[in-house]
Order: sequence, then C-alpha cells, then structure tokens
Amino acid sequence: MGTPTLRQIAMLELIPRSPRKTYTKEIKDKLADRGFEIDERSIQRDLVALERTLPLVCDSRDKPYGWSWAKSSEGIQAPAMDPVEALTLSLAEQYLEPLMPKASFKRIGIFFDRANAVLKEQSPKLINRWRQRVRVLPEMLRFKRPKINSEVEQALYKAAFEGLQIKAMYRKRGEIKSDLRHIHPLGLVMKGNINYLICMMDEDKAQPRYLPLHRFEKVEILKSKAVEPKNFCLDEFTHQNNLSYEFSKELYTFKALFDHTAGAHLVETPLNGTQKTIRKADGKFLVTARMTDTLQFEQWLLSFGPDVEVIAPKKLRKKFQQKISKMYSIYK
Amino acid sequence: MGTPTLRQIAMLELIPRSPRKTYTKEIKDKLADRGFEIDERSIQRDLVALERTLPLVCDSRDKPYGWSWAKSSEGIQAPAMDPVEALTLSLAEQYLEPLMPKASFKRIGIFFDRANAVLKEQSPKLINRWRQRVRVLPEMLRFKRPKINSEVEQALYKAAFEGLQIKAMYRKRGEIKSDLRHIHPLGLVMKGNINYLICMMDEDKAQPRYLPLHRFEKVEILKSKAVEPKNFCLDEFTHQNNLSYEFSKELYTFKALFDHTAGAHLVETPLNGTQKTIRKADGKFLVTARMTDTLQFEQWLLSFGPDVEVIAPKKLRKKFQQKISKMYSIYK
DNA sequence: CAAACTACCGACAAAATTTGTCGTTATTAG
DNA sequence: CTAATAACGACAAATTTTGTCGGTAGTTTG
Repeated sequence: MGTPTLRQIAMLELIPRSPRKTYTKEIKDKLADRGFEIDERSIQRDLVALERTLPLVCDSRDKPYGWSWAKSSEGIQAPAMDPVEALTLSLAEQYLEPLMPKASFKRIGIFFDRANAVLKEQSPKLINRWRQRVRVLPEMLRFKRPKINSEVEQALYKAAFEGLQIKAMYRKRGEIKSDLRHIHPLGLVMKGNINYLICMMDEDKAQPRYLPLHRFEKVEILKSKAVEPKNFCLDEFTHQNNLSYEFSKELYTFKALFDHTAGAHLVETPLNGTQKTIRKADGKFLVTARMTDTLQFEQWLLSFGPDVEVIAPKKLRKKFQQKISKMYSIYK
Repeated sequence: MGTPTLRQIAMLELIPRSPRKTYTKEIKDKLADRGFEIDERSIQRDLVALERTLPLVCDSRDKPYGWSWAKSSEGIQAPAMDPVEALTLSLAEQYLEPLMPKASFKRIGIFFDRANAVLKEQSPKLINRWRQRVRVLPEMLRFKRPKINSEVEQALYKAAFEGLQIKAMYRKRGEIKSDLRHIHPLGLVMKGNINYLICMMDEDKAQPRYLPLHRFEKVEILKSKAVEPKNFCLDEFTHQNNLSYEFSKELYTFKALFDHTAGAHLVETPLNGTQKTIRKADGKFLVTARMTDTLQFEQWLLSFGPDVEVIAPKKLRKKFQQKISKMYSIYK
C-alpha cells in the first residue's frame, strides 16, 4: 500500500491511444512488473475516477472492458515542452511535410500539434511572426508525389517491419490492370518522392527486386514469415541496383575548373573533407577532391553547363566530351 | 480538497526541463488557474515526495528553490506510444538528421530517443531488423555542411524568433577577419545546407540582405526590438533575391522530348498537375507542362545531358543552344 | 438448462494519506 | 539589527485509499 499517484501515472502511461485498448488484467500485470502490487479492484476504481477528468474512453460493449485514450487527445506530457523545443519541432514539421510519406506524416501529427499548441499558449503573437518569418526552401525541384492509397502504404510498411508475407495486387509499369502477386518483403528504400519495397516474388530465384509502393493497389498481410535469401544486405542491394546511384565504390581524384560564382559556393560547402580549392587569377576556382563514382555527381556537374570544366579523371572528361557533342548535334 | 493525483500530474506538466526551473509560488498560481486550489505547503510536500521516484531535481542553492526535470530524463508520456508511431518517428529521424541544423536537431533528440526506446521495448528484435531494412537515400548530392558554432546558431534563431536586435561579429565572404555589426533580424531562410539570416544593418536603407549563419562568429542579443521596413514580406524578398531561384512568377508552356528512361520516370512523378506526356514511336516521351521560370528547372534539364531536347519555349531552347555551344567549345 | 465462470460493481471498515495551520529556523535584504 | 521570505517540522482532523466480500449480469460449458 502506498503511492497512488505514481501508480496511477504508471497506469496512464500503459494505456494506448484508441483504437487500441488495454484491460485491467493486463494493467495489473504490467504494473506488477514495475513494482506496483495492487489488486484489480483498485485499478478499476482508478480508471473510473480518472475517466471523469481525463480523455479516457472505456469500451464497455464486451466484457473485459477495453480502456484507451481518446482518439486525438493530447494525453499527458511532462516535462513541459520549452518554447525552443516547440519551435524546433515546428521547424522539423516544415522540413518533413514535403518529404515524408503522407500516411506516416499523419501518424505523428499529434507531436507537431502539441508543439504548436505550446507555442500558441506561450507566445501567441510570436508564433504568427515565426510562421511569417521562416522558410524552408526546396533545394531542388519538387515533383508531384505519386498517388498512393494510404491504407496500402501502411500495410506495406507493416509487412516490411514485421517481415510478413503479403498477397498484393501490383500494377506493372505502364500497365493499367494489376495482377495478384505473392510477395516476401525484405525492406524499404525511400528515395525522393518514391518509396520502394524491396522484395522477393515466388518466381524470383534469390534475386530480389524493388517495386515502387504506388503501383500496389491492394495488400493483404499473411501470417507466414517472409523468406529471405541468406546473407541479404540492403546496402549491397541498393548499390547493385543503382538505387544509390553508385557506379562503383571506388574513389577517384576529381579535378575541375569552376566559374567564380559556383566555385565560391563550393568553398563554403565543400563536396567533402578532401576538397581543395585554388583560386585562379581570372577568378575561377580549381577544385580537387576524392569522389565516388556516382551518376548523381555527373548530373550535378552537367547541370552547371558551361560554368564548369572537368579536367580529371580523363575518363570523366571524355564522357563529358561525348555527351556534349551529342547535345551539340541535337541542337545544331 | 480532493484529487491529489490529478493535481500532481498537472504539476508535473508545469515543471520544465533543466536548466530552466520553476518555483512553488509559480506552480501554485498556475495550478489555481487550472482549478486546483491548494496551499504552497502541499506543493512542497508533493515535490519532495515525487522527487524520490521521478527524475526531478531541486536547485536548493538559492532560496526560492528551483524545480526542474533532470536534463535528459524522459519524463512522463501518455498515452503509450504505439509501435507504428514510434516507427514513424524513427523514420522521421532518418529524414531529418542530414537536413536540419545540428543545434536544432539535438534539441528534439529526446523525442526520437523515446520512440527508439518504445521500439526496443516492444520488439527488440524487430527494431534491429528495421534498421537493417530501411534506408532513406539522398535524392541528390550531399555536400559538407558549413561549420557553425551551435551557440551562435541558437542565439541567431532566438533573435530571429523574438525579433530582437543583435550585435555580431560577421565575416564577409572570402575574408578571414570578422567585423562588429549591428543587425536587425527579420527572418530565416533555410536552403539545403545553408541557413540565412534575413536582416537589416544600420547602413542599409530599407533594403534587407541575407547572411549565411555560418559566417557569424559571435552574437550578442540586445534588448531592443528589431526595426523592420514596413510591408516587409519574406516571400517577396526571397523571390527578389533569387533565394528561391525564381526568375519570374510567370508561367510558360514547356515542351521537351525525353529519352525513354527519363520519360518513364516523369510519367510516375509528374512535374506538376499540368503535365501531359505522349509516348512517341521511338520510345521517347514528349512532355508538356506549365512551368515557372526557375534556375533550378534549367539546371535540372541540363543535368539530363543528351537525354532531353528542349523544344519550347523558344527562349529556353535558345538559351540551351548557347550554353551547349559554349560547353562544346570548352571541351573541343 | 443448470452449473461454472468471468468480470464488473457496491458496500464497508480499517488503515493510510493528505491537508491546512501554525510555529520555528535559516538566510537575505535594507 | 530588523523585517521579510521561504523552507520545514509537527499535529490533528478530514479525506482518501485499500483489501475484502458478496451480489449481479452475462457468457460459456457440459
């Protein structure tokens, strides 16, 4: 006998948000684990007492009553969120909103709601100001996000997380109709706007493939565990399938002449730690760095157009010459 | 007299995390606001009682004792985080880590810690699996982040948030020594790895400027409010200063011929809602869309090299021709 | 259809805790 | 030194908590 407050707090921490629920028995056991020996009757009484004030709901349709926190209630949060934390979360929200899978983002909306509530309470004027005064600008073009049914999305996440087989309707690229497939999920890769399910199909022999989530139309999670090829390694897979854009893991020494503006930018945000920059008399910058061979890097260089001249490695310079002649002939 | 538990929970929600603190008087008042009329003595007793079990700390060096939650304590969190929520947060962490200002990211680390704790507890095996099986791949090259002192960073945020003037040591681009400046912060813009303080200096006349945070070396926040030009609008400013890369707000009709691979990708993640795609006999795609005139879009097109041919608008095609001739002559 | 079970709930009295009050003590400020 | 502030100890009365037990309602089982 002893500490009602602590026990009740512990109890509240055990109750999930609706629609999940918990039961007195379960609570009793878990409380016992945490050192609170109490009989069920008291738990019942506590629940009823707290329900009067807190947004708890009791599902009394079936007999072991099911207890949960109301759907979108804020619950209890201690310590108090301090304004800087709240601000940071509100900033994080701006970063995440365009990036994250929509279904996921909604799941954690309550955190951002709470942060915004704190801001509003603590400094209702400032929050408005902040919204007007802070922008997270896209670093690159923002494409439209492929449409995806969020139930399907959630189901695929769940299957990938728990490593369960699925049956799914999947639509091949370019096709309109979807086929029923039996799939063993292995992992997820999220790249820009597109998320891929890495998986094996029945017909595959030890060679996994990656399927964009938005081509799934229906998913049913099965009971049986997904079968994985032995020694499966996700990083290796993404590398082999060019999901990570790496041509090879090998490093080469890159050397190029950058125009004044582009070069000055590179001085402040170097490619990596190995970068060295020399300022030439004509204002141009000679940049040297050890780089991995990736498609992205090539594209990035290409996007500078005439503001950069690749010097080394020879192979890359040659590739550029070829590409540019081709372009030249197109527009000629 | 009545409900010790609810009152104590409310009290715990009022206590901030160290190093901020609160005092019995303050607690009494705030509790009274929430309908708990209680005398200070009881609050003292409650605090001491709870301190024995919860990670509360009491700073008893000065006389109104200051109470707070221990620095990195998890505090109380109800409802229980469900595994999907936890998973989502852990995913959000992966998205945010490379994007967010480091100082900010640390501030909310506790949220991710909690999520990871939940995952570990609920499914210690699965969490490992998840870590091995999910990757957020960078959509673009990742540059090194400019170094910045996190105290300076925090101070600048704070000043921008609260709209207070600052005195700061600022280093001009390319220079080694920094000068003392008197600055009126107006806002923040975060673009990729670089964050800018939008501000006015004393010598400026109604024309704000943007300064990268990493060039600040020391910041002192002053008491006086920042003076803002009237009708200041951040979006307008970023637009005018090419921070948002927009050449103009006007739309044009864009038309180009994309190579098979690039085109197929565009079908699934369209540029925007206006995009129309026609598949040509040779496998190429003719893509049409209404676009705003941005540098980013041009660079993006350029990065395809010979895999795209710009057709309209004429102006853009001409620009491409020019750029490409220039490139051609460089590598010739 | 009755018996066995389960889970909720009301009642009760003993035990324990909470609460307001008041006086004492320690420290700080004027 | 005096006044003021805040913490703290003590105490009795008020209130709450707790385990137990028996009743009831609904469900399952033989």
